[in-house]
Order: sequence, then structure tokens, then C-alpha cells
Amino acid sequence: MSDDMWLSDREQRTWRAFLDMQRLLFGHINRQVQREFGLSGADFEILVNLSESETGRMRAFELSRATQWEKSRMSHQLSRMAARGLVRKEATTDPRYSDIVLTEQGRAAIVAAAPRSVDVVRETFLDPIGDARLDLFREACDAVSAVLDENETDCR
Amino acid sequence: MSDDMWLSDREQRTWRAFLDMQRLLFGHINRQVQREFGLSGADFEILVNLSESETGRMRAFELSRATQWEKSRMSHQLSRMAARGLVRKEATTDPRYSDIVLTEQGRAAIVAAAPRSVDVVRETFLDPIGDARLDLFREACDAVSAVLDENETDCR
DNA sequence: AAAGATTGATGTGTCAATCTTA
DNA sequence: TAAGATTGACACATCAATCTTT
Repeated sequence: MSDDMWLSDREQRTWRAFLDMQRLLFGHINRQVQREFGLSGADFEILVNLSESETGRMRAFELSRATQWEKSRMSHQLSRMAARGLVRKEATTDPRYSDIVLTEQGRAAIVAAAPRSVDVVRETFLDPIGDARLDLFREACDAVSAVLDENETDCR
Repeated sequence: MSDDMWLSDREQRTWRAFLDMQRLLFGHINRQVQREFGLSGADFEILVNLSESETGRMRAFELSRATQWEKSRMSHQLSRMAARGLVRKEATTDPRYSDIVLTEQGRAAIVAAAPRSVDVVRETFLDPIGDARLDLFREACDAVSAVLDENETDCR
């Protein structure tokens, strides 16, 4: 492969730094929460959303909107979680929609796991980035997302 | 859930911005390379490493070291790629090790996909971050990785 | 036709167990 | 025992196809 097919040194270093960080960070967080609380990142995200709603009850498509997940991914995930007793599916008056209800077991799991998860995010992500870099880092992330959002809406 | 279990607004915004960026970016890149060249991100990473070696031939554990993947993940991935003709496994004089060889088809795939992939990384990641933020962004990533590296070595 | 949801197939990633050879 | 590698089981993610109701 000729060299000009690739990124410059500075570009390359930034891209690699981001990829490595990404891999280490999510590896660490997922391992931590899985080992200590038996929850995957996907479980965690669903439980957080449900626990933040007043009633502990949301429609599946509300969860899809909140998480930005595809509907099939949501369906599979909720089936697995229901099988494990973390959530319960309930029929509603409108047969098109299903209600997803946080079970006592699900609530207990998220209450147990949340404080530790917050600590991990602080210790391994927010603190290392540091106060001085925090806003600029966020702005960089937002700039990337903005380009991709534009791109997505173009495709539709 | 009481509020003090969670992050502050500023922390929360940064963490969410990072998560959203992450999801959009890899979703976009993977879709792009998959659709245009039939390669997953995992395929791509293996092919890049092999194509960068002089001989187009590496031992599996060298690939594991280069990518930082677990050996079982590497084994599964290489089996799938071998089944698709992108790489070939060859026995060596030392029966403990296996050689992974880039096939002509594998080389053709990475040569075809690389330029476009570089463009996508530039357009959707490096350019939006921008020259002024690039070094600081990289330093932030490195700072996060440093904490996690320390943490990992502590565990061993 | 469109929206909400499910399913099956396939590819991906992790863990634990196993095998072989040094 | 330890390193390199494989395997099987399971969870996760995506795509295409399907179903029901509006």
C-alpha cells in the first residue's frame, strides 16, 4: 500500500488515540458493570431510561426514540430482558403499542448499579479529560455529531 | 432515583455528547464500508495490518498484539475471514503457531476500500474536530487511555 | 401505504473450557 | 505450568422480511 492512501502522522495519531481510548473505556465500563452487577451496557441504558420516567413504564417506541436504537434491536433486547425478569411487557388498550414496565428486580438492579457506574465514568473519563479540556472536548464531539446528523438527514 | 446519583449537567452533557458522537461515527463508518466494499470494521482492521506487513503474512498472535484483541475474538474473526477467502491459514514449521496470509482477494478488498475509508475518517471526524482542537482532543484521549492502562496493569 | 413491533438469519464479541506443545 | 490457539455457548447488533392496525 502506498503511503498517500493513509492519514498524515498527526491525523493518524489523533484517530488512533481516539480508537484506543474508545476500546479501553467501553471495555472497562462494560466489564465493571457486568462483573459487579450482571448488567450489560444495553441493559443499563434501558433501565436508566425506565427508571427516569415517573411511572417506570414506557412504550417501546419511546425507548427507541430516547436511545436512538433501531426497533429490531430494541425488540430483541427487551425480549432478553423480559426473559431475565428485568422488565415486563404489558398489553395496552391500543393493540399496536406495547408497554414496557420496570419490574422490582429491574429497579433494584439499576439502583444498585447506578452510583458505581457514575463513579467509573468520572474516574476514567471526566477526570482524565479534566476541567480545562471538558468544554472543548464536548464541542469537538458535537461538531462531529453535527456533520453526521446532516449526513443522515440527507440520506432520508 | 435521586438526582445526586447522577452526573452534573456539565458532566452529563459531555458524556452524552461523547456517547452520541461515538454511536453516530461508527455507525456511519461501518455502514459505509460495509455497503460499498462488503467489509466490516473488524475485517478492515485485520486487512490493514496484514497489508502493512512486508510479506502480507503474520502470525495470529502478532495480529492480536497489533490490534489488542483477545485471542478468541481473533480466532473467530480469522475463521470467518478465511471462509470468505480474505485470508488463508497456513501451517508453519512450529505447530504451535499459525501463519495468517493475505490472499489476493483480501489484498484487492483493502486496496479498494482504503482510500474511501480515509476520506470518511477525514470528512466525518478529523475535519469537524478541526485543526485548532485536534491536538487537545488527542491529549484528552491519551489522558483517558493512560488512566485505563494503569488500571489494567493493576489488575494483572 | 405507513407506523409499531416481531422474527430469523447472520455477523460480531466475550467468557470459560479445552487442546497442544514447549 | 504457561503460551498460542480453538471451540461452544451466549449476548449483542443489523438487515430484510413479515405482521397488525390505522
